[in-house]
Amino acid sequence: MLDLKFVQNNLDVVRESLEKRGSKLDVNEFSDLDSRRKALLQEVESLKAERNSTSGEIAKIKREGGDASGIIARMGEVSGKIKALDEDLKDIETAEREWLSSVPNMPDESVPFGKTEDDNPVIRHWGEKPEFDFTPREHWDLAVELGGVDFERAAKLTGARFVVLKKWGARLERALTSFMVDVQTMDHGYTEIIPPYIVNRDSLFGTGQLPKFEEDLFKLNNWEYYMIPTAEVPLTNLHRDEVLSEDDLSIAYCAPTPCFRSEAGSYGKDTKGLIRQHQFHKVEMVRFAHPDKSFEDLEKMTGHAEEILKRLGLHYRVITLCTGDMGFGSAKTYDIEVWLPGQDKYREISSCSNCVDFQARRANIKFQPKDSKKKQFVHTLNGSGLAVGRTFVAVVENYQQADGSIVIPEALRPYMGGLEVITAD
RNA sequence: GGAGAGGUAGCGAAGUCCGGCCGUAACGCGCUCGACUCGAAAUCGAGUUAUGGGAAACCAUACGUGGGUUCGAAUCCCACCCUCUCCGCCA
Repeated sequence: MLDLKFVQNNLDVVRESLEKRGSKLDVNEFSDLDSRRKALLQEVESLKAERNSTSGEIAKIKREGGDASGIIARMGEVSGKIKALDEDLKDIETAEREWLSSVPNMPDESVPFGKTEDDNPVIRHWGEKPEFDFTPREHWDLAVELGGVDFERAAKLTGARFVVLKKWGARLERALTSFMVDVQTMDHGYTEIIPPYIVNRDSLFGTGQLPKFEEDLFKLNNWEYYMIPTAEVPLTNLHRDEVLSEDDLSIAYCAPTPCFRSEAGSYGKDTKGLIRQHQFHKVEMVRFAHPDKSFEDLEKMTGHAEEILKRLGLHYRVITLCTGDMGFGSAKTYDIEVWLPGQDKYREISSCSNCVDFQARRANIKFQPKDSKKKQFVHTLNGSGLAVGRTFVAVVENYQQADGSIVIPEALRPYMGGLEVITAD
């Protein structure tokens, strides 16, 4: 959420930022609401001031045994007015809050302007595309043939966009998860967390999934609870309504969790394979940073995600999302895209964002600066480190051999019980 | 699921039965500043919620959340949420 006062005082800046993002929201709608709110507020507050002082007088008269019925009757009218005005005010405030909470974050100045994903500039590469003396196959062929992945039975158990992993496939998923968590916690200083996989509405509001993106979520029947679409939600909300100490910043958490997404609106996309599933595993990183350090932290965190790919020897590139392609709460986002030879494409495997104070304001996460009395909002960051299912795909497609086997990257072998090659047996 | 207790500032806690200078919220702890001291401890003094409106004086709001009763609600009524204790059930 943007700061109310900032919006009031910088309507043009907000208008421009919305245009850059390609949003259709109208700032005039907000400024009209806000001036009506202020007028009403002043009226109702002065009536309340009158009521407060008069009820003191009534108490005094009654204590002295006098007759207050005249004043009481008059105050009855005042109270009626207050009630009516309060209701009007509440309606306006609700409308205003709805408007504000549906406004996306403002892109940082360093974010390139653009309309779609085609406008995202590539800022760096690592490694090279592997060369094959045969035509590399897609993972949904190869992994199924090797018996590690079973889409058909998953469809029986649940439906489309689910998968059963078995044998080496189950082990590889678990190995990747452990490897990622170990690197992030032991080498990069993240604190390991296992959060709830089901959260309430307040949490989803705090990170920005609600109220706008409800249709992307799985909701529990008869409960106001939702399956998490990403561990960003529970991790960021760990400190909701808290005041952190300045010395503790940056706080860095890392959690391996399943993620659940309805994928509404992506019906035709990636229907085959592991790329787009309703349930997938992800190792998520979340940081709570000092406002002066958050962009530094973003670079660091992106590096932490890249490190996983480097150690696995997977070629990737990093892009900056342009203004039109950024997520709702982000001020700046880097996507890491891994090379998938079977599909002959780069695919997103991590997304690292600095949300600055946008989520902190929604979730009320502050810190107490040492040199001032005034509490300030922290900056929150989140990034995948990495999406496990897509890393699975990358390993399978990049390390495939002409004979249909898959060589396990060295960094992963300790997690695979020393196994070096996955074969059909 | 059953029974009971509770939710008030950074923390603890009084106030709730019996509605009215009790929310800049008693009292205690913590924290900040000052005095004393070579320095510290101890002691003494002062200060210490947030948000909103207003140029300012000042005003309004908030006692878990949401309703209701009343001229007036921390206090009375209703619903819900959360925490703790005991019992039951369960991986």
